[in-house]
Amino acid sequence: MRLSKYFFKTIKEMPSDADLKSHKLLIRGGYIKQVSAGIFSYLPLALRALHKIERIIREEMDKIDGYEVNLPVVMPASLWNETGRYQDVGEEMLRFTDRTGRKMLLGMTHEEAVTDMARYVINSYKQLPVMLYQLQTKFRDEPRVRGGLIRVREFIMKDAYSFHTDYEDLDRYYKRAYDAYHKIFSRCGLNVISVSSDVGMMGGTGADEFMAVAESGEDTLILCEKCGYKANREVAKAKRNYKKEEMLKSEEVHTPGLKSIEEVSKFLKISPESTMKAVVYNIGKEAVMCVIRGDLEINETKLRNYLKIKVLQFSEEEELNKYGIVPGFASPINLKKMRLIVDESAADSSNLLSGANKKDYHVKNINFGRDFTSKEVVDISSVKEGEKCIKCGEKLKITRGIEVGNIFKLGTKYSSTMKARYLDETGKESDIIMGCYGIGVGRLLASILEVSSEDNKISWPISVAPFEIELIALATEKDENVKNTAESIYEMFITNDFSILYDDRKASPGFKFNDADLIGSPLRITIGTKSLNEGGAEVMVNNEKPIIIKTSELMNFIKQKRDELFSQLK
RNA sequence: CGGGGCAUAGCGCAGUCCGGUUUAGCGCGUUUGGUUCGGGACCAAAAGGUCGGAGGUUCAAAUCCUCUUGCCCCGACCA
Repeated sequence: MRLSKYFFKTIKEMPSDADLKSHKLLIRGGYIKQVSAGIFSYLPLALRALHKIERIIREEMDKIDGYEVNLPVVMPASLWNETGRYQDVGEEMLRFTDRTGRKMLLGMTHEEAVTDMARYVINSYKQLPVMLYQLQTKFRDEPRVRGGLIRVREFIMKDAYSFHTDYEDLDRYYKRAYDAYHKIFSRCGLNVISVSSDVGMMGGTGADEFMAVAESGEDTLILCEKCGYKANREVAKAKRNYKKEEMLKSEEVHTPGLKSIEEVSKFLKISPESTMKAVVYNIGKEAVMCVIRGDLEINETKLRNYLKIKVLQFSEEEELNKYGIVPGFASPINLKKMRLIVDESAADSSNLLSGANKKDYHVKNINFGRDFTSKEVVDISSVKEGEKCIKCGEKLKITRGIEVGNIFKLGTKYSSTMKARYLDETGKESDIIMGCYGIGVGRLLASILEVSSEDNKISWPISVAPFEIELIALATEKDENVKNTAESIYEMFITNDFSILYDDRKASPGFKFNDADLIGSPLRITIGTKSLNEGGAEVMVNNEKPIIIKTSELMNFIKQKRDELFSQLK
């Protein structure tokens, strides 16, 4: 491709509404154009990179016996009513009516559609297991888009769904998919770590997320460097030693105006670990009190999952009054008529300081079982930096990550409601067991930049680069020899099936180099009077120090370098 | 949905508080001609705006008032 004819545009200035590195680079390099909040057009440069990623994904999906299909973007509400999700999913699903008044929706995920396809085809155990996948646009009316391609409303996703006769088979296949995922990301030049995750609204029995480690990530990851324990903060656990001692007599203390754990523990000269706090949430019709050791935070994802609800809000003062709770001094002691959930940390520690449920008073030496009790003792705490690994006791590290893929064991959530069944050897009918596997393609593209590019320079992995080679000819107007050499090199690589971009524009060297930095090809060949005088073409591989290669040896050299670059991505 | 910010030429911005010397300006980019040519070159000329939209106040509005739309950031939320 000749750059003089190519459809693209680079921008020198920083785009004002881009914050993340990947967003700035994608705009400045002329990869994407925003059309609306979270909705982008892709220019040729971006589309080439996306196609390369998609190709890698297809190859790996095919290797684990997947069949590519295409499921509709627009679906009737009736299909989603079969699983109840037309009701269950909130406003992130865009709904509308067609001309006949029929309720329709834009697909945000495709369990219903694929299950509908599966039940149409599958009758027998002989047809199982099978996996179907697609690469397709999804729309989610995200309440908050951010970061360019990192969190958008319209996006390309690879989603795959597997179908099995039993859970053992699902587990086996899940492992294959897991390995395939790691393969895909490493072929794309992106280091990911997989972490156990929350199953969320998908339901099911297990889930892993694939995370690109980056400061700009939206998820918090808990890692143990010693034993390899990895989990999303949403599900992570820590090993804790709880204060166990003989129960002491409880006793009220005057704590005027001291509401926070910090203030109270400072005032009474005790550690926050010796206190507990009570938080009241409104969960729709009722309110629940949650009690946790004072130094810990309630993990709202864990709590929501335990309660099997989606929306969790702090109770308003008015509601607290209704239950006789004094804000700032809330306590589970003498709690009436309110559901009480106790975190393990509060249940297993002795002699904690609690609010007295009385203005300006706390109570010392409160003990679970004696002073308050509940049948609901569960883990609803978040892991803090520096806590110990649940498996090996080593100090845990906290880092941020961008979720680029996830895999779920779905079970029969969709097959049972949609009657997707098969007959086994004995003629017995059973629900098909399902798994599902997603990758956000655009987010993957952006994550690669987020992790490995510099502020003014993109360095694509060769597997993803829009063009493997960029050829730059300098000052061609002045030096015929440069022009002729560059032209013949260009032809040579074209005939050898390289993807090469040739900067044949009439522009100054700096201008061309800076554009090349945004186009980000891993192999850069520069031809100029200077390079010719030194014996040939200047070659730069992955921003390393440039070297001069004789024109006659250029093809072999580049071939070898290309192979090396690819082999690094295995 | 809560909090904060922004909207003026293709892009980045100044001007807005305090209405009138502004015929709405600057930088980048674009077009034409010339000179340059190894890290965003230089000179000259030119094109490009109903100041996000609607209504109002006023002799006079980019500037003041009301409403409205879009976008960004933080939080809530997120298969």
